[in-house]
Amino acid sequence: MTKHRTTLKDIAIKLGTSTTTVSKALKDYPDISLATKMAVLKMAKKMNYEPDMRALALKNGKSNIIGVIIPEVAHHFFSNALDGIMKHAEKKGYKIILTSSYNSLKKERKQLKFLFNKKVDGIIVSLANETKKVKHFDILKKYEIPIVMFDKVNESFECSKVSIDDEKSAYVATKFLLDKGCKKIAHIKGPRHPLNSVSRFEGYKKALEEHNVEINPELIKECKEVTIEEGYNFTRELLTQVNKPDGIFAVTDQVGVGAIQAAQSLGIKVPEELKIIGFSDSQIATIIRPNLTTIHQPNFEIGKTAINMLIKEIELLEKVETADFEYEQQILDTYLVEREST
Amino acid sequence: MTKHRTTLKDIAIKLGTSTTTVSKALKDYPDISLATKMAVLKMAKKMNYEPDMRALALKNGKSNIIGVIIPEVAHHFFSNALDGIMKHAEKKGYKIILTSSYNSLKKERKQLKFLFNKKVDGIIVSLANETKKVKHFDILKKYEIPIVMFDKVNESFECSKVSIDDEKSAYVATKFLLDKGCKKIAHIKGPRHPLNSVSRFEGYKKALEEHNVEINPELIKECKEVTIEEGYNFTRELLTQVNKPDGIFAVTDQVGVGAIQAAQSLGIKVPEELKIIGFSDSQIATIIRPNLTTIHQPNFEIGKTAINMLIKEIELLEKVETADFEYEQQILDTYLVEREST
DNA sequence: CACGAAAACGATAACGTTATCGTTTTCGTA
DNA sequence: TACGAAAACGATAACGTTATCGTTTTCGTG
Repeated sequence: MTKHRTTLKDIAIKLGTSTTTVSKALKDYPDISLATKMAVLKMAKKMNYEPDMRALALKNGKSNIIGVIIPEVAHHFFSNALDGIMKHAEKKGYKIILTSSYNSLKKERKQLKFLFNKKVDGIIVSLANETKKVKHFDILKKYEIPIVMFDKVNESFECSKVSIDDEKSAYVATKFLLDKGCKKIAHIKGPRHPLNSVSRFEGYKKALEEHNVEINPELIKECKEVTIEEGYNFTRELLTQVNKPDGIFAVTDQVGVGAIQAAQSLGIKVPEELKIIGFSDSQIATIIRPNLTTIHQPNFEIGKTAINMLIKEIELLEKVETADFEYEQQILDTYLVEREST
Repeated sequence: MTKHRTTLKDIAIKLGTSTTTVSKALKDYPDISLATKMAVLKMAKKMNYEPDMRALALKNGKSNIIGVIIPEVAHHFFSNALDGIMKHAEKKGYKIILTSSYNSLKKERKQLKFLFNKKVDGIIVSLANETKKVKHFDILKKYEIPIVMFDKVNESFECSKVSIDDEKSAYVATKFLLDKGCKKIAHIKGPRHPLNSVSRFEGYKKALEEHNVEINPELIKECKEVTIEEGYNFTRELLTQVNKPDGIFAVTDQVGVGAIQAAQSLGIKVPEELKIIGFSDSQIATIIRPNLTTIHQPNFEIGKTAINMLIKEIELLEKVETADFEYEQQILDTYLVEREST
């Protein structure tokens, strides 16, 4: 049994007054005499009074807590986005209940339900890779709970969203290799879900088409886990087949690093014989030799933007009667960082 | 205004019964007839009833929420430890309110107070680098709120703790360099706080003393931020002075990677002319060439152990009257991973 | 001194839930 | 048919807080 914590009632009893008076005194209501106000304040301090936020949440219908669902915690992108979310939530007086879907749809549903029951003020989510249909989010609409999706978003669900333009960024990356003179550009793509890797694939194809380069299925590999190891293995496959690529666009830096290592293992020179470009601009891109050229993605900013949009929506909803809210869709800029691998 | 969510009362009114009956029916109490039980269940489903956890928390005095305070979110070690915390909290039905001290004592105090007011069931904390005195944690003892410290712990505060043996690990690392034949081993250490870097420094000194190697202040550098850049700069300093080291024990892998890059920039061969060992075994250690030998630290396990200890304490406290609790102090094992840099 | 306004304070209800105990209903048995 | 036990249900209070409104006290003014 945890020890009893001072309540308004305790103070009231000690002072021979009522809880109402104590509450008012602490909240600086005008109808409390200076004398009692002082007495209450003094006693509250003496007894270490701290308001019980559970009771407040129940009474006010607001908890100042935001639920977050991300696919993975120990992941470069998400921990940076989370950093952005937290720093800016903090600034506006909100806290975070962090949950993870571990990329499972079932878990995502469970976490969502929990956050709903917990009556958080709003929810930020980046969808699990498994998630295709999002009707489990409909309940949020029904009860007008603000939600913002970031990075792994769903196209059809109506809510505010923050992401980057994967297709355009991939287009830029591929075009960059073309401009550098690559003729046979391979793409090591991500799985068919989430949308991001599909969009990157689209960008890749678009760039090739625009330059009248035929898309060769032999030069396209599809990862399951998007790891260094997969990047390594697929690149070795690519480099040992008859139709060798002279450029590789990797769906992530992890895969890109694997690609560089594979090339090196076969004695193929990067960038002379093979140019490689990654995606994300994570720390490993700057550590591998040759350094990996990549697309810089504003991780922290994505989180920051998401939380700011959410809080804006929450606080608007508090004022307005019926929510006739215009959903925002922000696409943050990426840019190419040229390094040694190209 | 968010829309009204179904409560027990709503169901009761619809069914022409009382909230008590509805509550009992949902909780499978024995004194409810099958007929009403079915009716209630059906109506609850139809009306999408979900229990309000705020009310439950207030009533039961338990929220099933655990507060976490870490110095940084976007950090390899902490995001992995957090992963361990979350996965195992999940298993036992707890959720996490995540806060960050951003390594500031003031923020740490603020977060602690918030979590206290929020009446979380327990707290897991890794101290801010700034934190020396920990009397702000006394309030937790006073109200018997379980707390577990991990990684950056305080020696004198009485509570359960999880960490590694920094001194011993550093000793192993240094001894390894000695055994490899290094005569002049430099140490690029961390700041005087937290304790960890001090302990690593102690281990370094102990190993040297045991091998009758004099400790040379010229070979000791102190980081402020513990970054690749600092590692790089200090190593260049070390390698351009008259008394050059033939081995470097870096306080972290970041610093170790910087050291390797610095050696390469000066044309000094690693490991032939200079052996380098890091600490933590983060991903970058496997990407830098030559790969960085390092001390493996069980990040995920540390988080897992901390949460398990905390939950154990929480649930013990629920049963027992007075808490006569024996604090646990777990020291998790590290091991040396030999790679190319030595 | 009495009246009334202003100041100070408190009882109540409500947020949603459930434990406790009391009340009503049902039904088997004498 | 009546008694009483068992089954079924409900009123109340409580967790801690505060908005609302009602009550008491104070005090100035005529």
